[in-house]
Amino acid sequence: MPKESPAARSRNRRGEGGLLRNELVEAAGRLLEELAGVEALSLRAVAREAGIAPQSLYLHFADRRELLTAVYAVRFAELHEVLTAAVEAEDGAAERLSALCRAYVDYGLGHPGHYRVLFGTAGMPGWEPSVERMPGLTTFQLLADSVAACGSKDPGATAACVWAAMHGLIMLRQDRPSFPWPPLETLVRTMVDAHLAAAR
Amino acid sequence: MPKESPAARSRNRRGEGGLLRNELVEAAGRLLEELAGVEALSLRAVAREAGIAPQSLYLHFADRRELLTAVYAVRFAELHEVLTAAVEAEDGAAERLSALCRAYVDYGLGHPGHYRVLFGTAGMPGWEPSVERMPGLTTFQLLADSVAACGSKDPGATAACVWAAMHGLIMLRQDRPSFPWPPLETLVRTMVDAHLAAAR
DNA sequence: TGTACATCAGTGAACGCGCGTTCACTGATGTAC
DNA sequence: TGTACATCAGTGAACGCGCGTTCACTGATGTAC
Repeated sequence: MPKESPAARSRNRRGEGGLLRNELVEAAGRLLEELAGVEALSLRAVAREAGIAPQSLYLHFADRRELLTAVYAVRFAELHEVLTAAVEAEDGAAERLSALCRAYVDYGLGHPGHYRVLFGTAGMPGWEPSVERMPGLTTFQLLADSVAACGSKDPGATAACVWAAMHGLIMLRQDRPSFPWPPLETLVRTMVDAHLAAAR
Repeated sequence: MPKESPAARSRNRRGEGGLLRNELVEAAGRLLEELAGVEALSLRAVAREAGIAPQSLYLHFADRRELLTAVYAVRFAELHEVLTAAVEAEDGAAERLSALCRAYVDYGLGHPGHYRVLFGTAGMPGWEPSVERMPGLTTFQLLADSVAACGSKDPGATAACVWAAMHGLIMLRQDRPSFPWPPLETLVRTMVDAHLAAAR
C-alpha cells in the first residue's frame, strides 16, 4: 500500500511529457486523501507517489510552491463544483443555504487533506495563498447570495460568519476528536437556524 | 533581535536546575509571539531562544512532545484566566456571553502563535492533544453556562457552534488576510446576535 | 529507404540544511569527614 | 577549618533522517536529408 512498484511507471512518449504534470497533481491528491495537509506534500513525497525521481518535478514546476499552487487550483475548482451542484439541487432560499452549508462541511470532513490545502494554510513555508482571491471570491459569492436570499440585513457579514462557523466546525472536529461533539447535523442546523432566525 | 548573545545565560546554581524548565517554556512563549504555531517550536529553536545547547532540553523533558505538552498547559491556563475574568466583569447573561466571545476572539487574534498551539494542532508530528480534555472541558463549560443563561434550548450544541464560529473566525482571518473581512466587532456581534435570536 | 542528428523525458549523484536524539564528557558547587 | 568526593547543570561531538534544489548526464524517439 505505501510503496509503489518502481516498474509501475514508464516514461511518457515524446511530446507527451506534459502528462506528468497532471500525474503529479493527482499523486498529490492521493497523498492528501490519507494524510493531513500541505506539510504532507513534500516535493519528494509527491515524486515518490508518482513514481519518479524528485528532480523530475522540476520539469513541470519551477519549485515546490508552484506545485502547491497547481494542487490548490485543482482542488478549489472541485470544491466550487460540489457547492454549485448542492445549491442548484434545491429550490427554497433557506433550503439552498442549508444544502450549501451541508455540502461545504461534508467536503471538509470528507476530504480533510484537500480541505486543509484550501483553507488551513498558514505560516506554511513558501506558500502564500494570494492566488485564492480569484477563485475564492466567486465561491464566497455563492454563499453571500444564498444568505442574501434568506433576507439577511447584512449579507456580507452574515456570510462571513457562516463561512467562519463552518470552517471552525471542520477544523475543530478534526483537531479535537476527543471532544464530546454533538452530531454534525445538529451543529449545522443549529448554526444555520440561528442566522435564519436573526434574518427574520 | 533574532540572536541572543551567547553570554546572556549563565548556569543555574546547584539545586536550581529546575529553573531551566520554566525558562524553556518562557522561551517557547517568546517564539510563539512572533512565529506561527507548534511547528515553530522545534526543540532546537527553543533551546536556541533559551540560550542553551539542544541536548540540555532533555534534562527537563523526555522528548519534544513533553515540552509541547508543558507549553500547552501553561497557555491553556492563561486563556482560561482571561476568559474567566471577562465573564466575571459583566452582569447580564447576554453581556456575559458577548464579553466571553470578545475575549476569546481577542486572545486568538492577539496571540496567534499561542492560540494555534492550543487549538490549531492537527496532524502535528508526535503531538496528540488528549491532555486537553481536562482543562479544555472546564473552559468549555464557561461558554456552555453563558449560553444556557441566555435561554438556549440546546446549550451544548449552541455552545459548540459558538466555539466553532469563533475558532473559524480566528483561523480564517489569519490564514486569509486578503479576504475583504468585515470589522471584527461586526462579525462577533452578528454571530452572537444570531444565536441569541434563536434562543428567544 | 537509411542514417545522422536534435530533441525530449527523464535519472544519478550530490549539496547543505535543520531536525530530534544519544553518548560521553566537564567543571563548578555543595557536603561529609 | 581543610580537603576529598559526590552531585548537579550543563556542553561537545556526532548519528541518521528527510528535505528542496542543482548539475551533469542518458537513452529512446521522432525528424531532416
